[in-house]
Amino acid sequence: MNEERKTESAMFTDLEIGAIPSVHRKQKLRDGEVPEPVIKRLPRYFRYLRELINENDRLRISSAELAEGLHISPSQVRQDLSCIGQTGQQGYGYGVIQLYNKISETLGVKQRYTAVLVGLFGCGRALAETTLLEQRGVRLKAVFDPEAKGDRIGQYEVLDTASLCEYLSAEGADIVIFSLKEEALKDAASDAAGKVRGVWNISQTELFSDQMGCPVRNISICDSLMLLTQAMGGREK
Amino acid sequence: MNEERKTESAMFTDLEIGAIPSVHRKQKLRDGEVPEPVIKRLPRYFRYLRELINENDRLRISSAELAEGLHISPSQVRQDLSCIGQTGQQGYGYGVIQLYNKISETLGVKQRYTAVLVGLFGCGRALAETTLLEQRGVRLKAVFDPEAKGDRIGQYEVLDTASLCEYLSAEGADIVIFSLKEEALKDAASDAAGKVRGVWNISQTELFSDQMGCPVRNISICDSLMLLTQAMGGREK
DNA sequence: TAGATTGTTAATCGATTAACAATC
DNA sequence: TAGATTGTTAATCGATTAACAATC
Repeated sequence: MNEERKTESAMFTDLEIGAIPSVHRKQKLRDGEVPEPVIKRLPRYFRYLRELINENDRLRISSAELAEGLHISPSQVRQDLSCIGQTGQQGYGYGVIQLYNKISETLGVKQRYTAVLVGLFGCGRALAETTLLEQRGVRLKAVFDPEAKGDRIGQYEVLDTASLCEYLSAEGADIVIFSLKEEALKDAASDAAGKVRGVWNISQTELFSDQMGCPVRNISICDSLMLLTQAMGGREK
Repeated sequence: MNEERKTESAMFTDLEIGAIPSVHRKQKLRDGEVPEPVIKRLPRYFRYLRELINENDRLRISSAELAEGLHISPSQVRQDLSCIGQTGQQGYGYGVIQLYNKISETLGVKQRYTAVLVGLFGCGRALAETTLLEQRGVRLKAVFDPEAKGDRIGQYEVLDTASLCEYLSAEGADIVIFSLKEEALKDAASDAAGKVRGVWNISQTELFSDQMGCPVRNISICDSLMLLTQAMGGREK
């Protein structure tokens, strides 16, 4: 147990002598990188603060209060915020607006992106019919679906998925959003690979960034439902 | 602010000599309990195996192969499966069907539940219009919305959210699903508290089980989109 | 049998918490 | 000033990985 865990600043000249021991060992965090568990909590902070701003006009908030709202510990709040470079003020807390801005910026919410939606399956249609995407800075340019070709959804005429590849080459988009059935996903994914900067996949089959050549996030909302029924745990009542 | 927030079960056996050092320290796992990180991976195994079954008629699968499909390590696969009590066979692997069944059972997917949907906001409407819920064993009994009262959605006539409390008292349901705007959520949540066995909340504001008196799972699909834009990280292109 | 692959223990790593000095 | 609350270090805890004996 000879603890060699260098602190960030310890030396970022570290020439990484003793090679990577295994493919499965997670890459050590580079300097300034924020650990995944922290990142994953940021949207919760974001939503909590946004509400706070909408409802009150609170100027400041303490780690204890944030912690209570998010059901995590005050220590964790302070660690998280210090990770993303936010500083509070002793004896005072954090400035609400300032914190909200910092988190928004870290999440890339302040920027604007263009996207195409591929597939109306499950929650896909909701993305074309509501303003959910707009609210997050994402502007939908086109909608594709293998079965609804030619239909009209809101302001969009649904295009044939077969033309996705050509469309992306010609028009481009920052993000491709997939909401397809399993059978259709694989082909569409390879059509989009290398042509976008990010993939958001709300289909039930996962994609990976090695396959797409860019960051990928999968979300399957039914997973959450299964976790609920798991927690409800069979018997009782 | 003297933090007295005892966890629900905080003492029903508290023989545990050296008492709980802090409210924030996680409860030690009881025997046979499956750690949260393992549980959270189960839906991914579930979906992967389901596909495997639909596409091929593979009889067996090794931890190495599962690991490759899920982008995790073979060790982790073996640990996970051993956690939920699944056993493979040395030199052979795991029986695909048997494993699928075990995971389905652990997740409570084999059981049937009744539910009411409260709110058509965001993806809520999709839950009433598609078979997503049916596919997970959840039968929708009624739909409520504060704004669409009286409308017809699929087979449902939309009821007034104001009648939710009464409905649940009279008719009951295993699960309440919330997809409401922030302003409407708090009231509806307190109307449902104590009247259901589980809460699935796809609204953007979180609920907690101490508040609802039963297991709660929150999911906000836009969180996933924010994690994508975070990973896309600003510049480039 | 020989080869494959699990199950499980121990080692490692990383995340969370506690604690307290710093300081607003 | 006195009180509040952060920032940060060290301790603790838990999750992941490596490794290998067991065994099909």
